[in-house]
Amino acid sequence: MAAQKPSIPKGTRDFTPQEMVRRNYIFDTIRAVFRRYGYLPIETPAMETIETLTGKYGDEGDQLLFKILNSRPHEARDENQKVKMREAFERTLEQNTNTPVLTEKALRYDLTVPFARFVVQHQHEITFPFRRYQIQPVWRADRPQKGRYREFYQCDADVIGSNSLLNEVELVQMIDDAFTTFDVPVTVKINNRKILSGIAEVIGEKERIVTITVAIDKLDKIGIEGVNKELGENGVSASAIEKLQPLIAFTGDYAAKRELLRNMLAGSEVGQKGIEEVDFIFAKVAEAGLQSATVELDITLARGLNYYTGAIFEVKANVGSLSSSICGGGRYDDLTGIFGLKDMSGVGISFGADRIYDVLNELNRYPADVTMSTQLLFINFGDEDGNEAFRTLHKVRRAGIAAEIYPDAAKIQKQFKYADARQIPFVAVIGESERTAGKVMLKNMQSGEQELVALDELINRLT
RNA sequence: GUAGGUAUAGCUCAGUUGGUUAGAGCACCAGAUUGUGGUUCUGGGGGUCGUCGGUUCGAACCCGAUUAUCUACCCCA
Repeated sequence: MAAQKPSIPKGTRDFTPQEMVRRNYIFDTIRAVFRRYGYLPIETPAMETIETLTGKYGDEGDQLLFKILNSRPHEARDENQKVKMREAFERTLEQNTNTPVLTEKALRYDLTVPFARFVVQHQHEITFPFRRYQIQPVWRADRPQKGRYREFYQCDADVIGSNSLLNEVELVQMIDDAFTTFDVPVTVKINNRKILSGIAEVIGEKERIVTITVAIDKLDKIGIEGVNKELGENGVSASAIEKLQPLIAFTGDYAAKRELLRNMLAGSEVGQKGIEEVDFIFAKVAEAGLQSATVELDITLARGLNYYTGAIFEVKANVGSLSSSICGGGRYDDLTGIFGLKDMSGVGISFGADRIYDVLNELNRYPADVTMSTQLLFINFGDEDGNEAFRTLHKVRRAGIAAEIYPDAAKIQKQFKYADARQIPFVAVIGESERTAGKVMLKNMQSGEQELVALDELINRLT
């Protein structure tokens, strides 16, 4: 029988040690930022009950849920149950339905909805306003392509139970902190759902807000003509499209854009509110100053419209070939309402660790010490020399130096080759002469120099 | 769901209008070098050319189907 060809599911990846140290650097950096801003860690299960997840991400999102088949279906004792399962299975083959008889769990699609569930379930243990961060994988049955995976990590920070726009300001600062550390210049695009509502209102197409925002969101890709065409095809009136033109065609700085909106949205209360909110965020961000990120008011930004009610954020790298967003977020006025806890406003952002990893890899922008692991390798000659090396290794580790011994008394070339391949910067040789002298031959692998030193001296040099 | 591209050694890829025994680089193993790695030299192991079928005297190459994978659209981190 031929050996089974090993493989992993579509859209998933293995990570080698070399990749993991880089990924950990990304997670550590983001986690440090979260902690610095007072966010607290939580974790939730990889799977949620299917009711928790369905209907939260729109029809599109429901399609992308990885559903988990109920365990041990063949063990259903009840004949009735088996009949139901068979029927449910037939129905599932015909159309995409959620059938608890077959599946009552699904893998989490994002971290926000599980967080909302968490807040409601633990509301009596939580001190509000609650700032939580969460760094865990999520799963989507999407078609994989560049920057898009079926299993990927999100790094979320959300504040719940506070309406203050200071939270939004801080989120922008956190984005700036993280990407400044990564040395990746980014643009933070900011919009506000209330502005979008105001626009829909003043052009007389209040009900078609989703159509309108989805269309103008594509402005970059399909141009003004394309946007107008799509609007018309979706039933937006010619006069409404006409009124929209100055906005779509607009070019200019923040002040000019703001003035245009102010005039245009004069008749819309919600629109004015949106402008005020954006003004506040821009003013505060400018006042504190950003290190490397640039912020931009982008009224074509409309992602996650299904649930965002206030600010909308999206972050793109200004360098590299990845055009999709590497971080996004916004405010939801009623994050937990669906689980029965009313009037809890939340705002948060999500760093796409895997896309940040792709960007950093392309730019090869990692600090030199990120890849450092073992500092010192002991050559193993076996017998009494090997024992002495092992004893010395123990002392070196106690001194806080990451060290290891080649476990087998293999040929010396092989052991040195190993040190080289592992990029271990120092090698210690203890043979008979060193052992009787009570010293260690310490070799610097980069310079090739070696020197007979006492243990104290060795520890001194490596710390 | 729609549209393209690709599939040859562990990895990255060559492979002429279809022609005899399918190649390179890297990686791996051994030796030159029995207490010294990176460079060099020599030798070695590895492939039903994704799978199935068709055309042909003859297919890695042409045709069809199928599977996998990548890219773009939709949507999204």
